[in-house]
Order: sequence, then structure tokens, then C-alpha cells
Amino acid sequence: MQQELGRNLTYGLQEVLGRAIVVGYYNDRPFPNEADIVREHGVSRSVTREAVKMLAAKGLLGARPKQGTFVLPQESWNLFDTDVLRWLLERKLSINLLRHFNELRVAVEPAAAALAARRAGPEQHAAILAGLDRMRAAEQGRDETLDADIAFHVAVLRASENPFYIQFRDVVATALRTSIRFTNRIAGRSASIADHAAVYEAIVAGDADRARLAMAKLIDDVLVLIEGVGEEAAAA
Amino acid sequence: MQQELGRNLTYGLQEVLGRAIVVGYYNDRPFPNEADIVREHGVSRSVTREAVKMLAAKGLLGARPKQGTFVLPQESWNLFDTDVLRWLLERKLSINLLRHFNELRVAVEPAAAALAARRAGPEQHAAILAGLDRMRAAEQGRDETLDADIAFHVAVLRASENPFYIQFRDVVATALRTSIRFTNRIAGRSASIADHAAVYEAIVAGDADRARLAMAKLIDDVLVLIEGVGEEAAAA
DNA sequence: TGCAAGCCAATTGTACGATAATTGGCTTGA
DNA sequence: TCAAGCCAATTATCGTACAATTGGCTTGCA
Repeated sequence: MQQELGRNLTYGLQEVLGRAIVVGYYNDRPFPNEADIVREHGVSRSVTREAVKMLAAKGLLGARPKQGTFVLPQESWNLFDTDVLRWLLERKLSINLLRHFNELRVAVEPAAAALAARRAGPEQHAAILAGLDRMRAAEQGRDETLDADIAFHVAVLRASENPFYIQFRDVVATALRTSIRFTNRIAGRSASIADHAAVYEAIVAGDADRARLAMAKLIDDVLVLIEGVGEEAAAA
Repeated sequence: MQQELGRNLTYGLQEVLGRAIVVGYYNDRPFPNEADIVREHGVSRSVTREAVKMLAAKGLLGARPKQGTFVLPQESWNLFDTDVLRWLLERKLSINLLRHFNELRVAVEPAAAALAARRAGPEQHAAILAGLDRMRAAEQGRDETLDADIAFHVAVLRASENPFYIQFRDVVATALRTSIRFTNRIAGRSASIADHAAVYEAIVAGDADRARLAMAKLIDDVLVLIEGVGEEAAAA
């Protein structure tokens, strides 16, 4: 097991261990110590320690002399870290995770849209419009629907001009990627262009409340869809 | 410079370098390479590399052979990381940062309160009440006002039962710590107990909308206060 | 002169071995 | 019974050596 992905051995090992932790591989077994990792993965101790330190920096691992290295409780994981989100996606598809994502989005994105309506300048309007155009193009098969959707939502986050909102780009991207795995199955409908356009227009018009509501509608629709599936599953 | 804080040299170095990056020390000078760090801080290369790797995991640094180690653009920093937030606090007091914090809170916390109203059980109600009681005790000098306030807000986040909302505990704590540096100066008023109690009661009553509004009021008050100071500063 | 191939040097990446520090558990003695 | 002190496991730190990557420079050819 020498040929991991990643730009180098350290990142490769981080990837393998991180994924294993997040998908719950170590829920019922102890996390190995440095010597074991070295043996099992055939890498040097330097690489091992650096990978473990990176996972510790993301809140996944802790380590103490004599006690060894151990997985920290979920609560201390940094769920807004790009890697952690990606690993989260690899575990078994959970309607619950999707609901959690969208419960967050429904709070964050409408607020971002409202801020964008107040602050966004011409070039940010253009970025949002570009996302919208990509969605239109995608509908005719000239672009990727998912990527276009993500581009639109990220452009709105950026337009909020608040660095904390911009941080949600990965969460939104991950949420949409998760969604599509369901919505493709549940309902064939492509994301409503008209609803997205309404968000764009409200932002350009500088109407914060309308922007907030338009964005809320977009995500509420998904949320309702999810709750519906939840009922279904509960009933089955 | 051998005696840093932190439980060990690696964490100590991470602390020193991370703080320097976040407060902008390297805005106008290049980030040192491994050899320089070793020399300047009198630590081994292992320690240096592990500290750099941790900061890379938080999105602050990147590194490539021949090119060296370099500070990444702010946008890729993980602003929801506990350490990054703490370092952010150490840079010059900025009304802008405080506004950004509260623009986020006003979106997140009311939504968390609404979810809490729907889902929280008895033990979570108790935790929120405990926070409230600490605030009351603090008003009579029997506890720390700030810590009590933080405990209350974190309890609400927890009660949302959504792992993503719980992640905001550090943001909220940091925001409150930042606030107090202003509000102590601006207005002597202690945080309104009655307004906090209203949130608690709405949650216990299971009234999501009332909980949302009550929490929004709490934060809106701060936001208004901040905008007021912004005006003042602009006028001066 | 222009340009591409290839060499060169700087820097990070990887490996290994040795010793120190920390800490939880065990042992021993009063 | 209990506390002090020893012991062993594991991470923490250091040092050195060599490999891999990569951007820039040089050189030689057309």
C-alpha cells in the first residue's frame, strides 16, 4: 500500500486515514499507534507523524504519550473543512446528513443573498449572472448542471462580501453533490431556472428582502422534498 | 526563543507562526523556508515541518519544492477553526470584524433556536436554563458575565441537534469576546436577561417562530449598536 | 537571433536511528 | 490501606542523509 493518491505520501496517508476515521472504520476498533501505521502503510515515521498532525489540526485526532493516538469525538471535528466534508460524502448515503446540510443552507444562503443585494457591485452581479447562464446552458446540454448550480450559489456567497459566508462554498458544493444523488432518483426535475433567476434579479435590484425570500424558496423546496422522503422511509 | 506556549514545541511553534500569519506579519515580507524557521526559532526540522503541516491543514500555508512555503490567500483560511478565530482576535480591534461576526450570527442562531424549539428534550432545556441562571448569577457578581452568556448561546446551538450548528460554538464565543471589548466601552448595559429568557421560554414552549424572533432580536440589537458606532466613526 | 532541450540549484519530501519527555499502571514498603 | 517511586509504552524531539520536484539558467542547435 505505497501508491496512495495525493500530491505526496503525507497527503496520501492523510487521505486514507481521514477517510477511514470519518466513515467510522475505527468506531469499533482502536486507532493504531505510530509504529503500527508505519508498518501497515509502509511509510516512514516522518510521513506518519505529519499526516497525524494534519488530522489533529482538523480536529479528528488527538495524541498523548503512553496513551497513543485516538479519534476525537465527532463534535470536535471541523465539519467545515474541505477534506472532512469530502470524506463525509463517502460514507453511506444518509438522508439525515442531507437534511442537516440543508437546514444550514436555509439559514445561511438567504442571509447571504440579502447582504449581496445591499452590497454587490457590477462585477459580482456579473459573476452571479454567469452562474445563471451556465445553468441555462446546462439545460440544453452545453454544461454540467451540477457545476453550474454550484457556481451560482458560490457567486452569491461571494457577493455577500462577508468572509465568513464565503467559507460556506464547500458546504454548499458538498450539499448539492449529495442532493443530486437523491433528487436524481426521487424527481427527475432539474433545478428551477426561474427560481434562480428571481434571486439574481432581486440582488441586482438591491432588494434585500426579496433576495432573501427568493433564496429561501429555493432551499425550502429541497427541504420539503427531503422531509417527504423521510416520511416515506418512516412509513415503509 | 525556545519557551513558547502550548503543550509541546510543535504546538507552540504552530501558535507563534499561525498568529503571525493571521495578524498580517507576512503581508509585506516573504514567509521563511524550513531552514530559516529552524534557525530563527531554535527547533528541529521535524518540529518545524509538523507545525507547518498543521497550518497547511487549516488552510493558512502551502508549500512546494523549490518555491518554498507561502501564506495562502485569506479566502482559503479555515475561519471556523478554533485557533484561527483566536488569532483573529489578536489583531487590531476592528469594528468590521465584529460586524462580520454578527452578520453571521443573525443568520445562524435564530435558525438554531427554531430547530431547538422543535427538537430539544428536557436535558437540553435544562442546559439552556443553566446558562440563563448563570447570567442571572453573574448580574449579582456570582459568575462571569461573558462566560455565562457564551454558555447560554452554545446550549441553544447544541439543542438544535444539528452537528453543523454546533460547530458555531467557537465563532459565537469569539464574537462575544470581541463584542465585550466594544460594548463595555460603548454602553455599560449588561446583556438583557429578559431577552434571553424569552428565547428560553419559546424553546421550552416548542414555538419555533417565537424562538427564532426572540433570538434574532438579541443579535439585531448588537448589530444596530455596531452600525451606530460605524456611523460615529464615519462622522468623526 | 530565437528557441528548445537539458542541466543546475534551491527547497521540500522521505527515510532512519537515537534519545528525551510524558504518563498511566504497577510495585513495593511503611 | 495508601502513597511514593519505579517501569514500560508511546509520543516528542533531534540530527543526518538522500530523493524528488521544480523553476530558472545555460547552452547548443537551427
